[in-house]
Amino acid sequence: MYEGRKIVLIDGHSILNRAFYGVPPLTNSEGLPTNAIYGFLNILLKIVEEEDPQYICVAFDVKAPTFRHEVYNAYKGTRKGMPDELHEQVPILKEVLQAMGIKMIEKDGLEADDLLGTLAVSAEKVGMEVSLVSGDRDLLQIASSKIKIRIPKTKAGKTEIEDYYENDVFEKYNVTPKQFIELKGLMGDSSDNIPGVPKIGEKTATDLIVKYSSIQGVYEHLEEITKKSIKESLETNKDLADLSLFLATINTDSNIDIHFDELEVKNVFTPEAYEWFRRLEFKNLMKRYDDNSHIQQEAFTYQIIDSKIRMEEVLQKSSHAKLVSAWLLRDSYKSHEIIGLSIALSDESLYFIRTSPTIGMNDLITGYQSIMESVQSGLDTDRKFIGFQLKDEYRFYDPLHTRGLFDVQLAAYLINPLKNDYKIEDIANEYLNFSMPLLENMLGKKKFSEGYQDKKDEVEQYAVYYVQTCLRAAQILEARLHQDEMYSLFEEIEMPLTLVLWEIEKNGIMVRSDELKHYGDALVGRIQELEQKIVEEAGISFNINSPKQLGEVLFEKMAIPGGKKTKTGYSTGVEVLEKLAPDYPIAADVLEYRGLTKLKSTYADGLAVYIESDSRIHGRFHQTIAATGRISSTEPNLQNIPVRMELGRLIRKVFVPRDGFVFVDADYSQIELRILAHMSGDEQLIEAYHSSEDIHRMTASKVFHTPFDEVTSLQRRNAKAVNFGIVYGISSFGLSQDLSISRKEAAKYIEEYFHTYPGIKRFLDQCVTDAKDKGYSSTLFQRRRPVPELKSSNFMQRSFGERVAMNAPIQGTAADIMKIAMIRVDSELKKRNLKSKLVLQVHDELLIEASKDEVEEVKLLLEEQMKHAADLKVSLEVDVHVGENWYDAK
DNA sequence: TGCCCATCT
DNA sequence: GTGTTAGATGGGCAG
Repeated sequence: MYEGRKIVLIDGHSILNRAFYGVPPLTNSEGLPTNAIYGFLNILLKIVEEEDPQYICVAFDVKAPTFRHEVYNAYKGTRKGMPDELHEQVPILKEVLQAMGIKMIEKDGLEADDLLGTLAVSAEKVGMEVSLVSGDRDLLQIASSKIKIRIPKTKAGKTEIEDYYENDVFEKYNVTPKQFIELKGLMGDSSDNIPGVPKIGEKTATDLIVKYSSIQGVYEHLEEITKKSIKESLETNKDLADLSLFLATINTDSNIDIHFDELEVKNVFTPEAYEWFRRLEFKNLMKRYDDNSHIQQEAFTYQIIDSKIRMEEVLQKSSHAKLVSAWLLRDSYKSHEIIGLSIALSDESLYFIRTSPTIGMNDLITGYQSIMESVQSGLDTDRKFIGFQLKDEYRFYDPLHTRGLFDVQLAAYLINPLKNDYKIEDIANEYLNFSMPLLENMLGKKKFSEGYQDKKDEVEQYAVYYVQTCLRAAQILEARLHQDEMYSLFEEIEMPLTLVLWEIEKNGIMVRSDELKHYGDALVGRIQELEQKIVEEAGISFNINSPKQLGEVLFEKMAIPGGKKTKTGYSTGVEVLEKLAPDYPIAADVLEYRGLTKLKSTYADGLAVYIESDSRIHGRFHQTIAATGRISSTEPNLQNIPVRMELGRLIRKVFVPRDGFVFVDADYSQIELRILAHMSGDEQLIEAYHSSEDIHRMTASKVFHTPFDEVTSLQRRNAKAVNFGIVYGISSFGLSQDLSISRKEAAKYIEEYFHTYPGIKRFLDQCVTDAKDKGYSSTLFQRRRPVPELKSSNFMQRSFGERVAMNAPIQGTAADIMKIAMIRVDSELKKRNLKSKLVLQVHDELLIEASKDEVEEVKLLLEEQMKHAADLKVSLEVDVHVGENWYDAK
C-alpha cells in the first residue's frame, strides 16, 4: 500500500542550525528571535512544494546521552553548544510544526540520525521514495537508489539544495555510501569529536578505501602499504579505527515504535499554523495561504448606506460619537477618485457609504470633512478622530491644528520604530491579533477602483475593516503611549508635525526644467568621452556600470594588483579605486565616470520626471521610516541632493523660488555635538562651547595640548573627524581609515579625546548600560529606540548594538529638536499671515521660500525658533543664508 | 530580489 | 580574535 508513495524525513536540529546561521537575525515584536524558525520553514515548504509527499517526519536529538556516549565518553554528537537565541527557538518551532500537522519524533539514547536512518530504510523496504533532509553529510551513508539525501544551503536568504542518490555520492567522493562510514572511521570527525587514525586525512583515507573498499580490507592488506608512517599509525591504532567506525555508523534498525500512517500529512497550511505565522510575523508565509478562508471571522456586520437621507443620519450619529474613524476609500494617496466612505463609531456601528444616484463623490468628501470638523470644533474635547497616515488625508480636510486627531500609524511607529511596514494590516495583526483579508487574495494586482465592479462586497468589507481596526487599535495604542511615557512626544511633536509635512508636500519646490535639461546634456558629452577613454585603456569594450565586469577587466584582463574582497567578485568601490588612481589613469576615469552617470541618472533625469504641471516637485516626506526619528524623503529624495562636489552642487541652481520670492536657508551648526555636550553634561565640552566659536579648533587644542592659536589645520581636521566619529561610536580602525593614519595613532586620539572630555566617555558607557538594562535607548524627548542586538551572542551584532545605543539618543534628539522647530516655524508663519512657506527639511536644515518683502522677518523668525526649540546647556546656533536659488542660499 | 555603488546629514 | 561609523533613497546589474 505504500508502493510509490513519498516520505520526507527531516533532521530537525541540523536544519535548524543551518537556518540559524544562514538567515540574518530577526526578532518579532515580542523580542523573540525567529530567524532559525523562518529559515527552517522556508526549507521545509520548499521541499514540500517540490515533492508533494504523503508523509513527513521531523526527528530531533535529545539531550540525554546516547548509546555512543556509553562507549565513548568524549563523544559530542547530539546537541552541540547552541547559542541562546537559537535555543529559544526550538520549542517554538516544535509548536509550529505541530500546528502544521507534522509529526515529530525523538527518543532517549538515540540521535536523530539513527531515527532517520531507521525510518528511511524501513520506508524503502515497503517501496516508498525517501527524501532525507539534513545539513549533515554523515547521512550520505544511507543514500541508495530510493533514498535521496538532500542537503540545503542557506545563504543570504536563498536556499539551494544539493541532492545525493547513491551514485551521486560515488561521483563526488569516489566511494559508495557504505564506504563513506569507513572513510570516517579512518579520518574521524572533529565536529563530533570522533578521533581519527593519526596521520590519515581525507586524501589518504579516500585512497585507502578506494583501493581496499573497507577498513577491514585495509588491515588485511597492511603489508602492501608503502608509506611507512601511515602503516605504523594504522598498526598501532586499529582499536581507534574500529571505535570510530562504530561511532560513525548510523543505526538503521533502531527500535522505534511508529507506524507510517501516523506520519501522514494533508495540508500543512492549517489555520492553526497561520496563527503562528502571524504571531511570529512571517508575512511571506501568511501570503502563501491562497484564499482568505483560514481567517476566523468574528460576527461582523456593517450597514451599507446608499441614500442621502441615511447618510445624513449616519453623519448625525457620528457627530456625537466619542470616537470616530472614517476613511475615504481610493486607489492611492494622490487619487481624487473616491470609491466610498467607511465609518466606524464602535464595533456595533460600522458603515460603508456608497456612491449612488443621490450620493456623489463630493458628498462623500463633504461628509468626511463634516466629521473631522465636528470633532475639532466641538465643545467636547474628549472626542477623537482616528485616522491612519493622516498626513495623506489632509488634502480632503486641511485642519488648522491637530487637536482631537489621532494617527494610528504614527502611534505604532513610536511604540516600535524598527518595523519595515506600518500598513493597516500589520497593525491589525500586531495589536488586535486579527488578520485582515489580504488585498492580493482579493484583487490580485488590481486597484480598488478596478476590482470594485466584481468584488464589491469584499472591497467594501475591507474599507470597513480598515476603520474598525483604526478604532480598536487607537485605544490600545493610546494606552501604550502613556505607559511608555511617549504620549506628549506623540501629541505635541509627532501629531502636529503631520501638518507641517503636509504643508511642505503641498507647497513643493520649483524646479527649472529647462536648466535641468541643459545640465543633463552637458554631462552627456563628458560621459561619452570617458566611456571611450576607459574602453581604450582597458583594450576591451564592456559595461562600466557593471561592478562585476569592471572588476574582471581591472583585476584579470589588465591584471592590476589590489583585487579581491566581496562575496560576488572584486571590490570596485571608491576606497579601492582611489588607491589605484595615482598609478592607473583608468581608475581615476572610472571614478569620474561613476560620479557623472550618478548625476545624470539620479539627478538630471531622475528629478525631471517628478516636475508637475505647476513646475514644482511635490516630494513625499515620511515620518515612520527612520528608527531614530528622522524624517525621510522619497519620490524624489530631496535630502540627498549633491553639495560636496562643485559639479554636483550646481544642480542646486535649478531649485528656485517663485517670482517675487527668494530662498532663506537655515541650518543648525553641529547640532549633534551640542546635544552630546548637553546630554553628557561634560563640563569641558560645555566650557569649550561657551568660550569658542570654533569647536573643532578648541578640541584640537585640548586633545593635542597645543595653544588655541597654534593649532594647525591638520590638527583641526583630525579633531573634527574625532568629534564626528564619537557621535557614531567609531572604532580606532574606522578613525584610522578616515584620517589615513595608523590604527595606533587613531587609538591614541580617541583615548586623548576621552581623557579631555571624561564626561563623554561616562555618558556613552551609560547609554550602553541603560539600553542593555531597559532594552531601548531614549532621547531627551522620550523617543525610544529598541536595541535588541545588545542581547546577541554574536560579537558583530552586539558591537553594532552598542554603537546604536550611543548614536540613537543623539541623532534622535536632534530629530526631535528639528521637529519642534519645524512646528513652531510653520505655525509662526501662518499666525503672522506671511506668504513665505516652508519647502524643504534636510535633517538639520530648513528651506523657506520667502516673499521678498518678508525676508528680514523670516530670517529672524527662523533663527529665533530654531535656536530656542530646545533649552540646552549650550546654545543652539543657526546659520542663515539668502539666495536666488538653493545653490546660492547655502 | 539582492548586491554594489552613488548621494545626503 | 572576530570586523571594525549612525541614519537614509535610488539607479543599474545579474540571476
